[in-house]
Amino acid sequence: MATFLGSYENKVDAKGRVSVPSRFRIAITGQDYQGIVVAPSFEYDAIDACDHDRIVQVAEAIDDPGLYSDEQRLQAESILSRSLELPFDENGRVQLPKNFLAHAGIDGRALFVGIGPTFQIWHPERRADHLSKTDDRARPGGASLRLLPRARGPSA
Amino acid sequence: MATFLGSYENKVDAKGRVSVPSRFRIAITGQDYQGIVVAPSFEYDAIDACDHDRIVQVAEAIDDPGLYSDEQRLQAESILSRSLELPFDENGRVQLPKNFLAHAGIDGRALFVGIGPTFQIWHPERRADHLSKTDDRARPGGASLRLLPRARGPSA
DNA sequence: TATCATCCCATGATATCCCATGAATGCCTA
DNA sequence: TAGGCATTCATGGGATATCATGGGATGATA
Repeated sequence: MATFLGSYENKVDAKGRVSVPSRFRIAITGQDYQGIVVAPSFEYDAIDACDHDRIVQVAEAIDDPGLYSDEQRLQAESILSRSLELPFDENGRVQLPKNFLAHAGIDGRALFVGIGPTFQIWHPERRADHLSKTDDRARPGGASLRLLPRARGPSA
Repeated sequence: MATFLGSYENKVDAKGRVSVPSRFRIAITGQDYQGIVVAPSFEYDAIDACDHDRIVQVAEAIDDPGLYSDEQRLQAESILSRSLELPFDENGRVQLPKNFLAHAGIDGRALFVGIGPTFQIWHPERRADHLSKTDDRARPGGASLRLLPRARGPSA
């Protein structure tokens, strides 16, 4: 699965087209579907996004009776019904639908924020506001690479 | 098998015709039967729908003794008996029968809701009402791409 | 004969494709 | 290491195809 790192600001033109940062596109090369999958975020005025492989997992899980509880299935359905495949054009751009742009308050500029297995698309100023509110929560515990918990340990 | 993502609202004309969203039609291209299969939903005031290949799978599974429990087989038979094949016209529309429209309370506008291997057709406002009731159940666990339940993980 | 489904065509809006350009980046060579 | 060359990127605009939708004509049905 792809890993998305860093933040990049690109322009949104009159047609709703944005270049997906090349670093993000490179993270997706080799996958069957050349494009991304987006969904309006529940928590924020932003757009959630990920690679296609990730959505396929959810779609397949819907048919697996034992895998999900009713609530988990509701969650999966909620994700699928709000998600949208956006293929790259030959220049590596995607077209963001109007209602998605409206949800995130994006107009003219879009900030791509990599958060590992997924990324988000923000209105740059809204992202800054959001950060100013959460910075003090991210910092004190020691948000340094040095102090990261050891992921995927055998203890799980 | 086809995968249906996203929600699209289209108009239903006086003849009961609706355009199936092009994204959904594209998901079906290449299949033998160019059209969809619909059935009134048990749970909701909505129309269940899927591609023809999927219905064929259900039909074949009925004959497979080991595949379904008695209860599952009864359900499969119920689905098949209420299902209806709707071919695309040359513009990608289908004609929804009046009793189906009545069951879903659809009049003038139809909301296509993709949920992976199948999709549903709703009266837009009824869908909104339904969501407002279930969102709080879908949300807490994190119905976001970022917090997807880890499907098919090796840890399971 | 009246109703209804199917077929055919028309149209405006929108998305997609294609090409062009300048900036930025990386690479190679002297 | 500095300069110059070649790519890649992000961005813009125009041409073309597709989509959603409406309406009319034809043919079947009861």
